[in-house]
Amino acid sequence: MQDIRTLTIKDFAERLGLSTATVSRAFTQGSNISEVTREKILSEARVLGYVPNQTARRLAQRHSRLIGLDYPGNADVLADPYLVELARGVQKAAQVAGYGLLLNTVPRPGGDIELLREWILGRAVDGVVIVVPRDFPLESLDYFANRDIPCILITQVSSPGGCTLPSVQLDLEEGAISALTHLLRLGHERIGFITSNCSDSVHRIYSEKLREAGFLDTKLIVETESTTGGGRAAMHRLLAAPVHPTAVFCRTDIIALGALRAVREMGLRVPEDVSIVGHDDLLLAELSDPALTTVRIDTAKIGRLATEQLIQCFRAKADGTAPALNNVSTCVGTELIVRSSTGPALKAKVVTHQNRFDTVPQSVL
Amino acid sequence: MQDIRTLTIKDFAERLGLSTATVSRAFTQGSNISEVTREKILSEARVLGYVPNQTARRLAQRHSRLIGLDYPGNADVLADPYLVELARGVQKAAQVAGYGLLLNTVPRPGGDIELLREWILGRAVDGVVIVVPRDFPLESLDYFANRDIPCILITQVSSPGGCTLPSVQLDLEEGAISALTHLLRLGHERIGFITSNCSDSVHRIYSEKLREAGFLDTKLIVETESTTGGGRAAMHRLLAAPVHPTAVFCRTDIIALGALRAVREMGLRVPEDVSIVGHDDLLLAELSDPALTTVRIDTAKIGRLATEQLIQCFRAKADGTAPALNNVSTCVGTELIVRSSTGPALKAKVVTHQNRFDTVPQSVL
DNA sequence: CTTCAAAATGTAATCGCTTACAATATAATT
DNA sequence: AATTATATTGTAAGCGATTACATTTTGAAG
Repeated sequence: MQDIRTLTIKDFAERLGLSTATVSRAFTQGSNISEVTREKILSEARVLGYVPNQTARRLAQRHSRLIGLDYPGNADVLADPYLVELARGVQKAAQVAGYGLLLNTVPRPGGDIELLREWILGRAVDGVVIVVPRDFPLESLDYFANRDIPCILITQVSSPGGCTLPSVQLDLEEGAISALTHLLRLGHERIGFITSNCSDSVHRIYSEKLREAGFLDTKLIVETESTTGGGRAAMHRLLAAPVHPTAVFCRTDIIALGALRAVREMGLRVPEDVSIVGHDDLLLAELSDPALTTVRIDTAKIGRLATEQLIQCFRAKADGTAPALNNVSTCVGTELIVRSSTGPALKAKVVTHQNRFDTVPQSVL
Repeated sequence: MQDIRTLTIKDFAERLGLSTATVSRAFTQGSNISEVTREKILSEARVLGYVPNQTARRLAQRHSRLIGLDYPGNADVLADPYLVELARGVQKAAQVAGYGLLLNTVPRPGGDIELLREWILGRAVDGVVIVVPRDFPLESLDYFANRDIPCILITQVSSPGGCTLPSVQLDLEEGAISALTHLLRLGHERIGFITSNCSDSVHRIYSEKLREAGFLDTKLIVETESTTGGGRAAMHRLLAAPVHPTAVFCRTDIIALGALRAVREMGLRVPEDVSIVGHDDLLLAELSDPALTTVRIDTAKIGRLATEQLIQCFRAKADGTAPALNNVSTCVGTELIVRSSTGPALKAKVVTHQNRFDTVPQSVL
């Protein structure tokens, strides 16, 4: 087969005995063109192998039909299950609306912001979803507010600083509150907390709830990195105490998995001896044994919402409607998923009746 | 802050009292321009906020610096851990070489091939990595051979049909052979096989190896879907037989996890009563308890190799060197990772000595 | 102080498509 | 059949860059 040279609209139009304008119109919805010629052009295009050059279209139409996803400070978006899930939501919403998804490109000498500049000021994409890491200085993004290219941020409610860009915010309170309430209702009094970062709203809720209940004991708080190894070590430390906690709330599922292993290593059972609650509801939470009670973040939904909002913004601009998207923010909450890693507190077991049901192995259900 | 209108190269050049050519040269490596003017232009660009329009550049330079990743038949690339891992490899290699990654865009009425047509013939990307599903008719891709836009396929060695595009092939034999050999050496004779699709090289190896050893028994082969539910049900069926297998090779880690749960439900232990081997080495294989012995596929590497080969192809074309990439294919193998879900066969336990070491809980190591 | 090559800059054509506007064909109306 | 409105097509000017080629500067050599 010969190497087929670029077939341009000019060549193609000539061969059909039509003008480039007519051919162009055949490829765009709702243009003034008779249905019969459109059909003819389209079918002829198939046989001759003509496809309009996307880049030229973008230039002429002044938009790329591309959405960028950027996570400043982390080039390897696809390595983090949370970000992948987010990206998935973005991709889906983008696809539905007819937009492609562009992932981080070349690392720029000027750092992360430089990529955004190139994307936004360079019009490489029609809009950008920016996932803001916990400690990112939001102010540095202000530069991009009110540009032609819309941005939307994904942040945590507790994020410090502020900026005038619209955002989808993740509110971790609800799920954390449910988790603690769940444990307290089960009769737990010594509830540990293994966290991966010093301060966020989950930590705050933990302290508040336990103080309210009168059980707060800072010795039960352990900080570690979010790995199974970290979780395991942290749990061992907790179990080494003379009176160990009967329940532990872990800041991430990964930590929870490590904790679970540590409990087993000490010859104890989950949830009979120690209840464990995770956070994030990764795929592995459901697959672990026992299946993890955990706080679910509907991550894909966040990505979807952000993208939908972004696209709505395009439409508004196309309609000439005022953007009016600044300072707007949507909030997404979390929810507790109860599975088999939590049960009544040890001492409660002897006295309550419900216990008999709560300890039926759930895996059989 | 005012909505900032597009600053084009013309406006920008005018404001500097220079020609557009000079400005353009400042932004491209190795052009004839004095270092002092380049510096001046670049710094002025920063303060005025000028960034060259990417789309226009692409059109003029006749390349997009974008690589596409397509998985015909599956719009939701990011939902499958295997594909994510692949995408990750592609993204990394692309990033190193200065290319961005474009994911599937709008579903086309004409089906999956239509997207490829638009990408390749429409020059939306400089090259495409195509992940070919198991039963995909490779012939349909022949259309894209020898075009201006290079493609590379990621396939399984056993894939049917053929096509003239270069590819990176995944060879599953090695790992499967090691897995079976491992089990046979541990003294297992009744080795089950839970598979998710009727015929591929893993299945073939299983049959061959067991026949060789004289232990082949088709009653020990169960087919199911690749979910934990499927694995669990399949394992229950296997365990229901009068004499159950002492080891089971699962076609995917997900199945293996389900199988593991089923074994526990029957009051048996892994690996003491039943050994389990998975396949794929997903993250959860390492995190499961006991950690899964499994066949590792270095998926990211496959993606990376494919991308590197693709990019090499761009360079060759730029240098005017003949492409000569057709029919070239690289092969990537698999390898067995031994963890704690496999141990000596039950009857062997009583007689061998090594057993004492093999059953030490690995989690303590 | 010329002279000439090399370096730096400018001019203008080009990349492949879209789209406002003009021109023509078709249909509807009287 | 003439007239007008409407649907279709053609013409040509962009879109915002790059780059071959022409021109001017610069600097070294004669």
